[in-house]
Amino acid sequence: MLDAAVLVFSRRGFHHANMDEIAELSGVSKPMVYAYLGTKEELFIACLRRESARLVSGLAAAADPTLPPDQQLWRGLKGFFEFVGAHRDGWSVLYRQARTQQPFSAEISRMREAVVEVITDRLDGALRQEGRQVKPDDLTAMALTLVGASESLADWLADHPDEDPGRTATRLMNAVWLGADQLMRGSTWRPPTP
Amino acid sequence: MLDAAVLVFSRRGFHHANMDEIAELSGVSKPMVYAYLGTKEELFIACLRRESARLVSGLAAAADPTLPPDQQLWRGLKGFFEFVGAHRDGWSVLYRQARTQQPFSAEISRMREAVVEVITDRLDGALRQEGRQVKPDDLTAMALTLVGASESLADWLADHPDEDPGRTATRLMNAVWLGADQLMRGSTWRPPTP
DNA sequence: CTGGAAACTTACTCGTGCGTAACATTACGG
DNA sequence: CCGTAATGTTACGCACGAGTAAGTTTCCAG
Repeated sequence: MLDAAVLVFSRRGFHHANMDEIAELSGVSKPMVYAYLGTKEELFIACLRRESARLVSGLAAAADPTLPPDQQLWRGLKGFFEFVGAHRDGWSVLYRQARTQQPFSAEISRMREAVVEVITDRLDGALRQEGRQVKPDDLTAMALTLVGASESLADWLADHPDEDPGRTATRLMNAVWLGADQLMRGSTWRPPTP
Repeated sequence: MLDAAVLVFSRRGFHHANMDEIAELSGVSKPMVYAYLGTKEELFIACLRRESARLVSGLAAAADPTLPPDQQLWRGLKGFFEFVGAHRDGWSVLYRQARTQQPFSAEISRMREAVVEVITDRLDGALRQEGRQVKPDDLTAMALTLVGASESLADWLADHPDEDPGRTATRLMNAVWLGADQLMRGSTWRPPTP
């Protein structure tokens, strides 16, 4: 039933989705949807929570803070893109819809900020270990760069069923780890062969 | 009048914006808005076109293809963030709203794709000059990384009035040009002193 | 069988807001 | 002055879709 909702929301968007369609696709009638999941907003929030829980748990499992920085980054990216690849509809609902729509932006912002904060912390830790210290805003900007780039490639991945999530992760890893300068000189980052 | 529309759309979002409010803010009555700009959708498209024209012209002026790659990138980013800083409302309308909403996503996608294509071409050119050739998908991924990161930082910039656009551009330049590896080792990219 | 509770559906109400028809006001040429 | 055209405004029609009241079927206890 939530699956039906996610599907419809991702296809139509929150506003253009109507409850009748969700009900029909779930194979029940509208008042049942209201009985079980409540109003349209509550239903959407329910979808949101489920998808974001899936994503966050996937990420948490992937990036072990005891690993070296590049490994953390690699695993985090891989976990993320694998999630998106496996839940394309969920990704759509989570981001494309929710980030803009007024009643939910707060919810989604919180989640995004949590991710940014985790990345910021890891960056900070890695840099301290190198004996360096960076201003908070610089750290935030780096984390936002990473998150934004990931979202952008995630959208692309969601629209290209043939693209392999691991490959997408490698592409991004190349870009953010090595940087354009290194890339132009022919350097390449390769995933570890496990 | 378009200004009023952009303001309302950016504040409320397309769906929550109602024509009465736009009319009131423009200082005319609703039928006048219809007479001059047509339906709500047409009005939104009009806003979209104007904002995107501003942005694209700003970008085109900034990144001269005869410059060396890092200079192109630097100027492009600087131009972009200066645009966002100067037209926060416009940025909101252009991206936060339009990218998701069904009837406009096509329009905005086209524009975004145009930007991605320009970047792809420049990258390709720069790489060829180094005697290297890269698969189209890799080029696209690099361009998408850059665009996604820019959008992410643009959102941040739009929400932080104190942040200087040039500074934001420098932050991103550091991240994408040098890469995390170099950054962790203490390298820094600095803007040219004109 | 039958009473009635649980599970579900049909068919409605009602608010909202886009778009417009009908009415008012100003400008101006004769 | 007065007709009439340009430029507005007020007040409404109407569709759409969220949420619900009233009716219907299913299921089981006695």
